[in-house]
Amino acid sequence: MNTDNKEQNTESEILNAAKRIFLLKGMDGARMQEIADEANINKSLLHYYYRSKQLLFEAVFKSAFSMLAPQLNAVMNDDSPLFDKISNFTYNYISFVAKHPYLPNFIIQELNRNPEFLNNLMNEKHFPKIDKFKKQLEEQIAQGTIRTIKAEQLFINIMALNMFPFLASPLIKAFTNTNDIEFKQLIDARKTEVADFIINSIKI
Amino acid sequence: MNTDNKEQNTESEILNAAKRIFLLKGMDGARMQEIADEANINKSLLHYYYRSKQLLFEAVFKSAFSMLAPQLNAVMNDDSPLFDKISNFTYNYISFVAKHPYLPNFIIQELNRNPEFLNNLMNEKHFPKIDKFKKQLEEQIAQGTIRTIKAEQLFINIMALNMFPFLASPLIKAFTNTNDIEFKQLIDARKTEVADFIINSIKI
DNA sequence: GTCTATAGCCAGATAGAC
DNA sequence: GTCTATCTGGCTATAGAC
Repeated sequence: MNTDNKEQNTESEILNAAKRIFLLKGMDGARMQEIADEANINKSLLHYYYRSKQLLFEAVFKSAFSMLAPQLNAVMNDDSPLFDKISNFTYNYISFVAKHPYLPNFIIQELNRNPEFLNNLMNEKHFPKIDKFKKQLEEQIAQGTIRTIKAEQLFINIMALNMFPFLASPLIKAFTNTNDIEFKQLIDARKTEVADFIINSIKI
Repeated sequence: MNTDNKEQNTESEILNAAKRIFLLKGMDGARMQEIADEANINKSLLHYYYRSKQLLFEAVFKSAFSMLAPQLNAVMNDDSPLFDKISNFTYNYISFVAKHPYLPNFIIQELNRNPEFLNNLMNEKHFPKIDKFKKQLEEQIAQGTIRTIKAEQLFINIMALNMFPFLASPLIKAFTNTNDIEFKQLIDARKTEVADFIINSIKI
């Protein structure tokens, strides 16, 4: 139906526009007028579809988080060998985030202001949990194929090495004295180098 | 003089209060009234001393950055052997940030919204530059004491492993299923483990 | 469903008394 | 230097016509 399509179009137009603005400026920095302009519609339509700025923001946050969570879940829960897992995750994650550079920063920023957001999400099925990864790691340590390291620490290190460059890009560019193109090349090289760095560190 | 002391007291009271609020809520989220309350003074005094919210914020940012920069400068510019440098930096940095947990996130967040802030700071003498670190690293690689790695990548890795846990603590706590006390213990262990992780990876 | 107009509030900034 | 009172603009949200 025409009406149904129009509804869906406008509603998802709004969500997409809101994503672009909220990811760029955050909850506090974003303006409803800006989102309306971005979606080429009237400001009052935002309230018609989403009632309030807060609810629109929550829809955006949930959508953004559901893009990121499966990526992280890949480290935790799949059955490939440890080193393959690290290599694949690194390659896939950096490729993914290079296309959505504001995503990790947005998630982390808004979680710092509002950690309770996680309460709703933690019970969902795609929410990453460390147990399986921990078991796999402990088995390999027992077999003597890798050094002793706590699963939590290794997981933090994997996340850190992959996510940090996107969080701190202005700082990194300034300190390493690289322009946008050189920085992009650094990131690109990390698709394989990060995994090498990690594996070198834990293999015996 | 009495008057001078009072001036200095009020002015630095304001700056300290502003730091606490801005670090917690960021430029967009902070309210001048909140800062005035935090400093136990009247709102109009903020304008008397700092003219505008923007100028007060810039004073806070500059002060915060000047606390962090010397820490990072330690990796880049001093004369100790590479492995010592990495160990010392890791220990010192994590100890330092554990006392100022909002500092790195504040800097990174506001730089993402406003990368031009770095333009003013880059010419100051304490601003970290990579050249010396790069030279040291290349010498060691030529001598065959460490693996081949670009200085930029190693520097990013050192920053990432040290800073990330403070940036993403809500996410890490949720994924690794740790409470505040357990998380503090993880961080504490990293004062030495992070350096081991890095050195293991690059030593031959 | 979509628009215009406006209510109502809150924040940053200033005027002016003391 | 410090206060109270107030201006002014901008923002979220709603009322109501079409």
